[in-house]
Amino acid sequence: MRLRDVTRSNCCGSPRERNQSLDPPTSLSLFGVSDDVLYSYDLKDLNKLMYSLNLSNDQKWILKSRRRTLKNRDYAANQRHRQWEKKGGLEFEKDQEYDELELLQEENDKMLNELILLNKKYQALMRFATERNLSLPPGTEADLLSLEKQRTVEHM
Amino acid sequence: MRLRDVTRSNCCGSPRERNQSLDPPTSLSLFGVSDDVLYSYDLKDLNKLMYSLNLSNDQKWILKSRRRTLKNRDYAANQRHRQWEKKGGLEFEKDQEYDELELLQEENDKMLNELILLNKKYQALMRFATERNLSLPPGTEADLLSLEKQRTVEHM
DNA sequence: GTGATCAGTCAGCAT
DNA sequence: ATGCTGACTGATCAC
Repeated sequence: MRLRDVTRSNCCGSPRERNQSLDPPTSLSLFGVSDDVLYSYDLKDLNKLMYSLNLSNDQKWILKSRRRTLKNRDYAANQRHRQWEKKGGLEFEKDQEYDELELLQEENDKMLNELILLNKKYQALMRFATERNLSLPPGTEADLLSLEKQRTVEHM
Repeated sequence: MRLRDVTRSNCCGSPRERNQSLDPPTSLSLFGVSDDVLYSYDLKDLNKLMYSLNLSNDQKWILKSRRRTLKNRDYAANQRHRQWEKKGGLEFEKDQEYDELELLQEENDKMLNELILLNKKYQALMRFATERNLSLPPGTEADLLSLEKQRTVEHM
């Protein structure tokens, strides 16, 4: 038989009065076993308890169902909480990455400016030297600056 | 009176056979009004229809509830879909920003290397010039390189 | 059996 | 009345 929440079997009769503060479903005590016990007891202990209470199989089955429902309630709550957390986490990381991105972009711009400036000065020196036909030290060839030149052309 | 899904009133009796493909709840026809009509008809038209069918107030009330339930079913589906989309969107944006970040970092490293190289060459020229007591053109002072120096010290 | 997840249902709020 | 959302439930899957 299928059970649609035994504890709320308000069918074929007047609806069970729900708590005014609806959301936390009323805690019950079925056949002398409270929800709290039902939820928290170890399965073995619960079985012992039910045995000691001389419950019928149907009653036991109902309690088991109720136990399952209580657990499910918590699972659902946990899941909702995790989803909420995850969402927040994602948004947080996104913001963080955005900040990082801005910082890096700033640094990038600064470096580009320095590069441009330095290149200018370097070019000035080179021009100065070549105009006077000065022999230059090794490693100071002008054609090593292709990359910078490209960028400076773009940005100036 | 509260109604816990009239259309599933399988209480006090054997459970209603559910479709094998359980999820889409069986479409019903109550008092000669199909779910489809119930869901899609304009309220005015629905009222007309119910009037023309000579339904009792209770029957009307049941149909109204069923209509509400059908709508709610869709609302929930929509909401879940939107949440799913939103989640995907967030993750997508995060990945995108991550890629951007990597690209920028790469560019950053490249520029730093260029700066270091250029600075080296520049310093070589300056040394060369000062060693020979050459007069330099304006704008080529060595002390303008503080920033680069700091970095190059860190990185070399 | 237990935990997680999905779709459906309802209460309650907002429009 | 309608749309939306949080909480709860049962079904179902994975372990």
